[in-house]
Order: sequence, then C-alpha cells, then structure tokens
Amino acid sequence: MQKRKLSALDPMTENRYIPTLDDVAREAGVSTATVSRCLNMPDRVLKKTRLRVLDVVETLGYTPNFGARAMAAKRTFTIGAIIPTMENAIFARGLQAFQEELHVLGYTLLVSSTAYRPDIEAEQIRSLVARGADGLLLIGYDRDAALYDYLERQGVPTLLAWAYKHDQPHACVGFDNRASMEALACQVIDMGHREIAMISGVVEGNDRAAMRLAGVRDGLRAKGLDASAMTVIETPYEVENGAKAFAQIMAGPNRPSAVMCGNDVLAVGAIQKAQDLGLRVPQDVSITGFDDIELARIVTPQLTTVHVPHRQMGQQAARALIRMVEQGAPGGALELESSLRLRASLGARQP
Amino acid sequence: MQKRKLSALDPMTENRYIPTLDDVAREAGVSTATVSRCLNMPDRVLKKTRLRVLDVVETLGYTPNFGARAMAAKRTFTIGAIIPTMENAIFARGLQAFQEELHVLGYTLLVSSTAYRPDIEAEQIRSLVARGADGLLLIGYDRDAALYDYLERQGVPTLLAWAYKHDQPHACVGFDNRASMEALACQVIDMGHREIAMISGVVEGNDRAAMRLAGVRDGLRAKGLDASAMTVIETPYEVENGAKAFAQIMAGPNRPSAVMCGNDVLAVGAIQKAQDLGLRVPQDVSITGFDDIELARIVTPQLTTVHVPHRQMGQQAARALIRMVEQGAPGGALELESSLRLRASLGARQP
DNA sequence: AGAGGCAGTGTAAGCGCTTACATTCGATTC
DNA sequence: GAATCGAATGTAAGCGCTTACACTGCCTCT
Repeated sequence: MQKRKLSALDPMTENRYIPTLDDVAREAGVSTATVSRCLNMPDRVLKKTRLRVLDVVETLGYTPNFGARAMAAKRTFTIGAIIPTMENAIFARGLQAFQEELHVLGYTLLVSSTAYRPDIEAEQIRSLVARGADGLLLIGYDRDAALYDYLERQGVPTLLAWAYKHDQPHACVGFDNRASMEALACQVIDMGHREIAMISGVVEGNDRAAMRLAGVRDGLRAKGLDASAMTVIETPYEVENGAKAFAQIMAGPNRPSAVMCGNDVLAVGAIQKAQDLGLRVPQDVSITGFDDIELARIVTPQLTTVHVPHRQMGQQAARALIRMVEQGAPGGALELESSLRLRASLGARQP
Repeated sequence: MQKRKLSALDPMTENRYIPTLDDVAREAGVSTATVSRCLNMPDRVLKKTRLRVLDVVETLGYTPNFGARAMAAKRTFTIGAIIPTMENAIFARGLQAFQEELHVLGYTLLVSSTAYRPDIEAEQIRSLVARGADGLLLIGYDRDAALYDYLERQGVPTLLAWAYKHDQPHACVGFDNRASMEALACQVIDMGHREIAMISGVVEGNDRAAMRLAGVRDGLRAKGLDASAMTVIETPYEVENGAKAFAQIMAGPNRPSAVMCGNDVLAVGAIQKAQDLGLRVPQDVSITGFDDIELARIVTPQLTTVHVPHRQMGQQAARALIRMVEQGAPGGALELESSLRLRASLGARQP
C-alpha cells in the first residue's frame, strides 16, 4: 500500500492518508466494481472474495465517500427534517420517534432549524436538497408556493407534519390544531369562564399558531360569546415571553378569569408570572396550554392542555415519507387524534 | 434549454428537470468555469457576465449539487455535531448558540444523536465524516481510542464540548464537572446534611456522569465523611427514572436528608416523586440538580443546581472549531466557569 | 513600437463512486 | 464432447462540480 496523495490543504498532518475504493481494490487484487458490490450487494460476490475485500476495508480503515456515492447512485438514504427550533421541547419527542423509525427503515436523519424564519427555512431546504436528501419533513403547510414548486421540480418527496388540514394539496400527517383548540376553549367556557384572553404564538408564517388562535375564537362564537372582543397578545414561543404577556394582560383594564396560551411554553411562563404576582392558579385565574410536553406535568399546578401524540406522529411520518420515497407513492393526508388533558391549572370560574 | 434526462427512478414525475452547471453555462453562453466562478468568486468575473449568469441561474432554478461540489473542492462548509440526545433540553441551548455562531462564520450545522450508545456514535461519526464535514463537535472525551485515530487519519478537526479535563490531549471547551459537583456537595454538607444519596446518570461511557459522581464523593471526603457508604443509583437521564430512583432510595433502610442528582432532569423527577410521597422539599428532603436548564426554575420548589454557561460554551466551541478548521490550528483546551445556583430545593437540615 | 503584465475567460483533468455491459469460466445438458 | 448457461468479475463511462493551466486582448511602461 503506497501513499499516493498528500493533502495540500493543511501542512500539519502530512501523514494523512484517506483510502479510496481504488486503494481497496488494488490491495485486495480485485476491481473497484467488485469492492463496490461487496459493500452494496454482498450476495452477488463470492464469499471468499468478499471476506478478503472486507478484510482490506477493515485494515485500511476505508469509509466510502458519501458525496461520490450520492452522485453516482443518485440515492443517499438520507432524510432531512427542518424544524422551527430545537431550543424548546415542542418538536423533540416527535422528532426522536421520527429518527428511530427512520433508523429501522435504513435511513439517516439530518436535522436543521430555522428559528421560525421563512428565509432561513428556504435556505435550509435548498441546502438539504443539494445534499441529496431523498425526502424532506417540514413543519406546517404555510410557506411560499415557490418552495413547493422547487421541491416538486427537484423531485424530492416532502411530507408536512404537526399540522393537518383537509383542503390542502400536500402530503401531511398531523392533527387539527384549530378543532383541538376549539374543543379546549369550549371546555374552558363550560367551566364558567366568560372573560378569556389569549397569549398566542406569532401567527405570521405559522399556520399552527394561526389555527390555534382561530380555534379559540371558534369556541367563543360556538358558545355565543363575542370573539372579536378577546384580548390577544402575540409573542414568540418562550417562557419569558409568556410571563411578560401574562403580566401585560393582568395589568389591563378588564382582567380575564382564564388565559389560554398558544402552547405549553407560553403557559408555563404565564403560570410563573401569576405566582410572582401573587395570583393563585386556578382560583384567581385559569391557564391552559397546548402540546402536552413534559413541562406540562412538571409545572405547579399541572397544566391543562391539548395532548398531541408526538411519538405516534413521528413514527407515522417516517413510514409515510419512506413510502413516498421508495414507491413514488403520492402520499396522502393522515389525521391523528388529539385529546384534552384536564389538569389543575384550569378550574371552575369563581363567582 | 432542452430536456436532457428523464429520471428512470420514478415514472410519475416525468417532467422533472434538474439543471446542472452545464445547463447554466450553455444557456448563458459561457464556460462552466465562469459559472462556477460567478458562484464562488464573484469578483473574479466581469460584472456584466456575472449578472447574465446569475440571471440564468435564477430562471433555471439552479442549485449546485452538494456532493459534486464537495468532491471537487474538498470543502463543505459543514460542521457536524453529535449529541447524546435531543429529547431533553440538556444540549438544546448550547447547540443553538453553536449553530448561530457557525451561521455567522459561514458554516452549516448538521446534528445527529446517539441515545447515549457508543456504537451509534461511532456510526454517526463515520457518517458525518463521509459526508465531508469540515469539523466535528462531540460531547465529552470518553470514547474508544480507535475513533480518535480514525478522525486524525481522516484529518477532521474535532472539538470536545461539555467537558473539560486538563490532562487529556484533545481540543475541548467545557467546564470541570467534577469540581463543580464537589462544590455543590460541600454546600449541601455545610447546610448540615450528613446522610446524602445520589441519583447518578449512567456512568459507563459517560465521563460527565462519572465525574459528577466522583465530585460528590470528593465533597464528602473533603468534609470528612465516608464516601464509600453513600447510596448511589445509576439510571438514564429521564424524569421518570429520577422519580423511580427517588422512590427506591426513600424506601431504603436509612433515608437521606439530601438527594443529589446527576442532572436537572433526574432532580425534577425526584421532586415530583417526593411530592407524590407526601414529602416536603426541602423540609423533609433536599434535592439538587446539575445544568441549570430552564426546567430548574419551572419546577416547584425551584431547583438548586450547578449553572453551566451553555450559550457561551456553544459560541466558544464554534469559534474554536472553525479556527482549527481554517487555520489548521491545533486547538487547545478552554475551561469555562460554572457556578452554584442556590434555590429553594436545598434547605438546611432539619434537626 | 514592442515587451510585459494582468484581468477575464476557456479547456480539460480529475474528485471517488456506481452500474450497464462485456468477459471469463466452470458446470450442466443432450 | 460440444453447446449452453449463469454466476463471478472486470471495464469503463459517467455523475456535477472545481481549479490548474492556457489563452486572449488590452493597457502600461520604457
């Protein structure tokens, strides 16, 4: 085995030697085709040959170059997922399940995040496509049509998760944010609350947030209340922001008896601020969330929220997406059931 | 612009057409070299030419093929990070900061997780290297020497984060898990506790967990107590496991007055279980954590813990790693300061 | 006016792999 | 024993990009 190239890039590691298929082939006394077959279709090669080749692979410490492989085979067995954020736990559990299922199916997951910025999302989509992702998982459906065009032209199967809406054309697996939130709103109203405020996520470019807000309004209307009068504060999903928004609402002219939050993270902030302000939850004010992440049962009082089957969603998403990738199946819409979790943070309105 | 190839892979999208550099060059009436220059070294090209080329790029919807680019240029401007888990928030904030700083520096981050399994970590390392990562971020230093060899041979600069130990040879940025935990243990002892138990993470293959456990023992010894007598339960970092371990400890023969946990996640589980068992924290039992993740201030009572400068660590890690990548700098060891956060979950021992 | 230099561009050689097609060779069949 | 066949392997043509080197004008200098 002779040393063929020295990296010109970095002078410090002169003894760096990265073996290629050719090296393995030469060393094992076979053609590159045979080495390739040993790695990719082991049963098309004589056992004796295979053993010899794999032995050389081992001793040389050979790793196939991914870029070259992708270019030649036009497959990467890689799935890309682009989520708004890793910083709070909203997507963690679902994504974990997604990854686990992909692993079972023989695929690798690459994750990147966008900080809820559409421009960064577009950049990440292009980046993952250029990297040869065989399929993509995106969150929600609300994005520029040009992006969908691009994905279609590139022929990259794309699945939308965390949202379900029957009248949209893309493959998706998710739940109905709007109906779920409406159900929760109705529950709140049934417990006697009339003055309700909402701390919503930022609606712009975030269909889930928009639908949750719409859901609360639906609920109010369904119960004969005036939806347009509801106080709404929009703020990014962070505990701190939930706290601030809550303070702002409680400082306002007509204090609500219940504050519904766009997700658990905001709700947790609200609960904390309530305690800071000396308000008892739920006696003085009820608070609700959405997602049922781990936090919801850690905070005191435990949070009334909408439970979303994250793990199931991740797993189903993986299966559906791989089906699209491997069979060119069109990919339909799959709706999962969410359900209410009534816990201590929601109480009957005090007279 | 004529259609040159139809994908044989999927018969459904016959009209799929992915433009290449050649297409752009032909359409713009220049050579491929010029197109490449427009994209990578814009100022080496006449403005007029550049505009024309970029226009064609735009109308054709051209995206450079990443694999091809990587193969030709031997650079990817991609950094890989491999963390044990995304499912809880331990790494979230630091990683977010890492990514943000990388973005500023012109690099893309690819993340994958290992579920704390060394074999999966090895697999992911190879995968990211094969994908041409220019550098790697790993957590902790405790792993098979063969892996370090492999990385060195491949010439991939690697930085270890979340751990610092002066007598190990690799580049790292982190904090001293052992000394930090010792400081916390001393604090606990100074508040009168003598019977101390520990709920530790799984030590095998996890140097951080091992050092934290060692730190507690150091503290006991420093204060003249018998470290070997301490009850220790090892369990994976999950809330549920913290709860179980706590129950187990409290069911044992000699109840401790303080339970120190390997991280905040375990501690939160312990606090919850304490409440289930009707024990008051900290009057009946004190509980401490490590990491100071968001959870620590959400749980009631708020958690006494070791604060780790996650964001700072992520940012410094990005800078150090890119320095190694771009300048071939050897990359030293950087220690960050951790500090105690004394909150309500730790109280003086009741007589 | 001729030499020299330089900016802008083109030519073409890879980068490391997969795979269609060609070749070899021993086993099977009649 | 010759014809046939199929399994095992080899040959070589790309995949889409970057970049060293070559080339062409045009400007500057003496």
